[in-house]
Amino acid sequence: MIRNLTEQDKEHLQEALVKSGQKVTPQREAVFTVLLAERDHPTVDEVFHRAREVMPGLSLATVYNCLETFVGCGLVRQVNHERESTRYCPNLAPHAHFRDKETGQVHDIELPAEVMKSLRSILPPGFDSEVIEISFHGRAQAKESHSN
Amino acid sequence: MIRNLTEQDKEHLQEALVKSGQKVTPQREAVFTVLLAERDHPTVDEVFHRAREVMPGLSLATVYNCLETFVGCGLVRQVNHERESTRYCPNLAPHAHFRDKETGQVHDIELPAEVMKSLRSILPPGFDSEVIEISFHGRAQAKESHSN
DNA sequence: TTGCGGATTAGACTCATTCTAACTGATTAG
DNA sequence: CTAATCAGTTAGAATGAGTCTAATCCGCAA
Repeated sequence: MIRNLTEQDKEHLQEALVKSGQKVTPQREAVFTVLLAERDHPTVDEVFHRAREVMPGLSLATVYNCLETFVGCGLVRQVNHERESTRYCPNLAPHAHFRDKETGQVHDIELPAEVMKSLRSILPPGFDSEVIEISFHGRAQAKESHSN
Repeated sequence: MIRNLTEQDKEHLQEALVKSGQKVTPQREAVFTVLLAERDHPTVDEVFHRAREVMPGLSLATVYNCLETFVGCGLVRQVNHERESTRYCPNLAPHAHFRDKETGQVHDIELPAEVMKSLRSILPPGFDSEVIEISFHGRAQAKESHSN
């Protein structure tokens, strides 16, 4: 179920951590592995339980710490929807999120550069945005999860 | 500071409430008045304190109730940013939000129909969205609040 | 070996929000 | 009139995601 990190993923993790002056630890590897294994935008709690299967002693606080670290060094993105628990997403390409009203599932929606551009263009002069978050809320036809 | 509702606003409130089978109460009027008086996207707590100046016995629970009611009948919109307290906004026109990194202030950004359309068009078939939320995060040049 | 510093841990804590149960006050039914 | 009903309000308790704290662990350098 939770396969190990590929060499490539391992390097990716190591590079990002070291670049921001932090260490690769077994806990961080475990959490990162979980994130890549099932790209279903898990909550902290879900990550915690999945990672525990592989590393039983892991604490919740550490999962919070790891995820914060990953966000800090650009390895994953936070996804917030209304006031629900924060979810985490290892997809780094610019994309929007679609939240299914019925199932609560979150899907990534590709965001073409030209749409990004037109969005940026609606900002009045003087407004300088680094982050744009776009989220849709509605119904999605049954669609299998694309765990790539 | 907090002036009374205009006749027009009063009718607006009454119509929306009655249409969804609910009553106009002094508390609801007070909360609505506060929302219209200063359109700075206040948190529940801010609404609470402002409304207390006018109606000292008002309880926090009621403010939560009123705001929920207003959202339910389309009088106001919730604005969430990351996991911060929910803010409320009486601007009903479709618009995005810009959150100033430094001050925490939230500004409305007009959302042209054509941008809305291009956004809707990026949804793959099978995805049907009712709500689109767009929020920018960055720095804004000094700009006075437009309390209209 | 000792000391240092980052990482991890369990558990206490915070705080926005929700829930609960009692109360109020207007309206309706007898 | 009097009681029953019912939406709305209220204070305070409960919830739960997230944060903080203080102790410990562990790899590395002096």
